[in-house]
Amino acid sequence: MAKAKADLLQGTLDMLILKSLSLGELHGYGIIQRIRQLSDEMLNVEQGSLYPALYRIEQKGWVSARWDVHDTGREAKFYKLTRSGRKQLETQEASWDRLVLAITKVRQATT
Amino acid sequence: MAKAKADLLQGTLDMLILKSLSLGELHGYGIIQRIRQLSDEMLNVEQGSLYPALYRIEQKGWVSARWDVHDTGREAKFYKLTRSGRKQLETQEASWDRLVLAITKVRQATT
DNA sequence: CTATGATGCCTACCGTTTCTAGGTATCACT
DNA sequence: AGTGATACCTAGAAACGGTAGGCATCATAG
Repeated sequence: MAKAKADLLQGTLDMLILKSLSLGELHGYGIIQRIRQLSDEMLNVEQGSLYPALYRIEQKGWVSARWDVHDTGREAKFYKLTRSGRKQLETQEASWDRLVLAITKVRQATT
Repeated sequence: MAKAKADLLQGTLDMLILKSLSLGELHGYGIIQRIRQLSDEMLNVEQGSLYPALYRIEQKGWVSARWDVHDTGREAKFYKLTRSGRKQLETQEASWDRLVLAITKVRQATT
């Protein structure tokens, strides 16, 4: 039993990644940890989901990447939100809110 | 411009269909209308999404189907929630709530 | 009376996304 | 020396929703 980690719904990962990066530059592995941490262990992003997503997001110009060495002396690829990415985050958050609202309405329906 | 109809997130359609049917038996076309109506026109389910979804859902035993004639004299295929479908609806609603909560937590994070 | 739009069903195919499962390398600790 | 965490990546599968088509009936507008 245990393990209540839910799968993501398709379309939510980008928003989560962008949100993570809005708190400051971060490398891939760190994004996974940050999302897990911020969600109180409820969300667990798989590496196989993250890295392709980061690639897509970078292609779209929402983040920029840069190799660097961090405190621990290890190399990692740091991602940073671009201006366009910040806008995209807002857009995606607005869509999310809309969807949650719409679904809430449907669910509130009674006979 | 106009058209603020949002695309669904993958994984939400089943819940919406099951919820619609929890309000009473209904045929496919009617499900689309009910969802649109309940959501204040925010959600628009395409026929090409609905019918395959209904088929899947029926295969899983969550709904049962029956051809019938309704008031207007037209034939239509009426779907009805099964006991298993009602349980599934609860499960999916719980997952949805969990996900919304988790994402809310992530979004509340501040620097 | 004919054309159009709404109602009602269906299928084939496409694109996107996430996951599983694998691979590589470094580092700390046992 | 081995294990687990950190850190990156890819290939392939599976699932799902949308687009775009097709078909038939009915009411209504022109």
